[in-house]
Formats: sequence, C-alpha cells, structure tokens
Amino acid sequence: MGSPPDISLDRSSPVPLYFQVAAQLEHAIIDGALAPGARINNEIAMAAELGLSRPTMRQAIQVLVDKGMLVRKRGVGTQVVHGKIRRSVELTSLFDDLSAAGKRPRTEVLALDLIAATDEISSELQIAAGARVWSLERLRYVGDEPLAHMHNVLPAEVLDLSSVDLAQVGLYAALRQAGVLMRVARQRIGAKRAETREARLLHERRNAPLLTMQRTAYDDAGHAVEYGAHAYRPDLYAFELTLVDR
Amino acid sequence: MGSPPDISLDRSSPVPLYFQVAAQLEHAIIDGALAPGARINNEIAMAAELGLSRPTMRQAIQVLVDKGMLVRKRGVGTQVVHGKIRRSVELTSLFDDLSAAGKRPRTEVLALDLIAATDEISSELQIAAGARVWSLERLRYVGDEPLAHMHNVLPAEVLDLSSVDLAQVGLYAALRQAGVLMRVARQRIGAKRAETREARLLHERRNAPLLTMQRTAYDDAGHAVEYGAHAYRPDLYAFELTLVDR
DNA sequence: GTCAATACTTTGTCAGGACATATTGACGTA
DNA sequence: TACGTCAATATGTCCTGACAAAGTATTGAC
Repeated sequence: MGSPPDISLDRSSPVPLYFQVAAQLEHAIIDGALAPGARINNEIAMAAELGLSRPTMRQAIQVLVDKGMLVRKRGVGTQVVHGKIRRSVELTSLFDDLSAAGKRPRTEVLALDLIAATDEISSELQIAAGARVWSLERLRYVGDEPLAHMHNVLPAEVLDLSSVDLAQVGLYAALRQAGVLMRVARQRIGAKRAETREARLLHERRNAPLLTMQRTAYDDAGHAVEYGAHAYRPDLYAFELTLVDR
Repeated sequence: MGSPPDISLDRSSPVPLYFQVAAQLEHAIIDGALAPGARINNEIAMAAELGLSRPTMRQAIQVLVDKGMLVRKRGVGTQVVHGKIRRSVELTSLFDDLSAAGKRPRTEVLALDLIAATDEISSELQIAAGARVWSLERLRYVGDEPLAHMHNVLPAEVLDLSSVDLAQVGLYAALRQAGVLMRVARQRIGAKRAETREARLLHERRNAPLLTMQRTAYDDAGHAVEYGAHAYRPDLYAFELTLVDR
C-alpha cells in the first residue's frame, strides 16, 4: 500500500467532504505524489484516518474512478491508472477548452441575427417552426490561425445575445452567466470537405478535410438551449477524451 | 408526479437490486412509458414502494443520470431528459457498436503479424522497445461498402491473436473472452486526407476527407492492452455521443 | 514442489437514520 | 399587482452497521 497523501478536511467549508477528499487525491495524482500504478490505501482505513464514514470515502474515490484516474478491483484495492489522463468527457465549450489548455483563443463574430427558426432548427431545438432564434456565426483563432468556424443557434428567450461581448466571452460562459445550467448534450463528430467560403475562412484549400461537430445542448430542465454546427481544422484541433468503463 | 412504471425485483437474482431497478427504468424510458420531460416519483416514495433503502434507490437513479437519461434537481425532483438519447460514451469497439445498431459488420483481415514494437508503439503501450506485439490490419464493411480501415497493436502476452477468428469476432470481444477487462481508454478524434492506398481500400478518392481515431486502451490493472489507429469514411460513420454534466 | 482448502483482505451491495440545502407555491402585506 | 415570507417538497450529504463476493496469501496434505 502507498502511504496516504496529506489530506486535510475543512468541516466548516460548504464544499462537501467527499469533494474535498477527491480534489486532494486528484492533486496528489497530478502532482505525482501518487504515481501511476500505485495502490492507494484501502477505503476502510482511509475513512478511519480521515474521520469519515466509508460511503463518504467511497464517494470521493468514485469521483476519481469516473474521471478515469483510479481503478478499483474487488478483493485487491484501488490503483492509480497507468498512462496520461487527458480529460474526461465534459460539457464545455471550445472557448473553455482552449482557455484551460493555456491557449489564448480569439473570437471574430461574423454574424449575429435574430431569425425565424427553419424546420431543421425547430426540430433540433424542439421549438415551434418560425420561433425566434439567435443565429450566431463566428471564427475562433489561436494565434494568427483560424481554428474553427462555428455556427450556433439559440432560442431567443434563453438569453439576449446582442448584449453579450462574444469576442471576449465564450458562448457557454455567457449561458452560465445568464443562469442557464447545461446538463446534457448530444454530439456528433464527423468529417467533411471544406466548401469554398469555409475553406477561405479557415485558411485551407477548397476540399481540404475538416473535422466537424454538431451538438444540441439541453439545460437542467431538459429544454434544448443550443444547437451548434462547428468545423475545425484538423491540423490545429482534435477531440481528446478519456473513456471510463464502470 | 408520473405514475411509477411497473418495476419488479428478483431478490434471489445475482443481479444487484439497484441494477435491476435502473434497467427497468431505462426500458420504461426507451419504450415511452416514461415520456421525455416527465417527472418520476420522488426517491423516498419509490424506495418505499419497492421495499428498498433510499441509497439503493439513489444508486439506481444515478446509473441513469450518468447515462444522460434522467436529470435531478434538488428541491424539485427527477425528470426524464428531453430529446433523443443516443448512447453514453462507452468503451466499446466499432464491431460492438455496429452490431448494437443492427448493422451486420463484416471484417476482412488484411494482415496479422507478430512484430517488434517500434519506439512509437512501445511508448504508447508502455512496453519495452522491441517487445513482441501483434500488429493487426483490417477493413470493416457494412453491406458492400468498406466503412473503416483499422490498424491495431496489442502486446503479445495479452492474448494469442493468431487463434482468433477475427473475421467473425470483434477485437474487444476477443479481449473480453481472453479475460481482459478494459476499463479506461484515451481517445483522439480527428480528420485527415486519404492517402493513395487507404483511399483505394475505402473506395474513396485520393485526398478525400477521412474521420480518424487513435485509441490506447488500458485494462483494470492499468496496463495498456491495445493501441489502435482507425480511419473511417465520414459518409458512413460518425461518432455520436451523449455528454452528461454531473 | 504442487495443489487444494482455508483464512484474510478489500471492494460491492444494502439497510436504516438524520440533517442540510435548494426549489416552488401559497399566502399575506404594502 | 408586486414583493417578501414561510412551509412543504425533494434531492444532497453524511453517518453507522452488516453481509456478500472476488482476489490473494497462507497452510497443510500428498
């Protein structure tokens, strides 16, 4: 068994105990104090050391199992996953992703219009055909190079996009600021040829391969709040994710 | 509150109670007995009706929350997610996926060799350079059309691939049959141009866009058991996934 | 030395209980 | 009508306790 990392709990904090433990274990893994392949102490002993109940300890460990950082085996114990963990699948925007990766994304708003939803859009967003929606077209740059061409559609009543500085704020951050809690997204990742306009926007040749993603995002009441169709330059972007089989 | 679906429990079954409940709730959602947007009964009442403890009921619901089929809100209740749920992100092979989708996948093995791991392969699989690995190259068809060109590499000691009928059995099924429990995979999805040979294999034009995926899969002890590099025809395949923000 | 049985270890499942927190609706007041 | 307050509702967190199941180590017999 590995020696336990230094975990301290603040019982007066509003942050749940299980979350505090999970966060500190996660740091220990990321910092290397818990090495890949290392066995951590058993959950009964750890719970006793920290003065927690076992289900609380289990819940903390489960958070990291879900992130793919720990694996558990009945009769054996819990081990740090070998190999580099990139990130779990998360419901974040490209702006959030690039920012988190230390890249300074820059956004150019190509068009923002309040339009009537087409049949396709109304079907995706499950709203009445002809309902008012924001249609937002943007280019996202990293450095001097355009990385993504993005078209997003949102029901008008979700938020007033005209009052958001979309060159500075990612779309999802704006939704969060407006109190929209996104909980579920359906996503489809594919590839296509760059058409003439899009190729020009993305500094690629016509017919160059582009990585594509369509997404419909739903809030915590289950209402569709965004439909997006994005195209990315594959030399500048890829979807990296860690899958965990429970 | 919606009326509770008809849930029956077999307490003599080895299947955990929480799993039985989750499965039946899932069927109720898929069959339409629980409509999108519908509120399900509160967890305390449901636990009482089923003669379960509340944590067990919570665990069942959590399974479906993790699958993106239910959303929970404190003070309000638990609701079926609006919108069609495709599937959660799962650690499955393309063969499994296509089979589950009712498509009859056909496989053509192009090459199977026992080779010495290159530096790149040994780095990905975290094995010694020069160690023995299986190198497997295949084409996967749906109907008469090739859908994917796949190259997979596995450490030799994981299983003996030469004794597997890879035209009939998916690679992951073979690993499972050999007792390998895959738990975590790192995946990278991108796009590229089809090179000459690959284009010919996939019945595409040279330089056509292909959807790509590289994957390293780890077993439940954290050992890398597979590295794969796949290319798909984007007209025949896309990655569809449902993200859940917990 | 090998193999089978047993004991030990550790996670998985389940129960019952209590309190905290967020949400919503009803009601009262200005 | 609008706003504030309060109670009811429902999930979120945490605790104690017990048994089951899977994996590993140890021991004894051959």
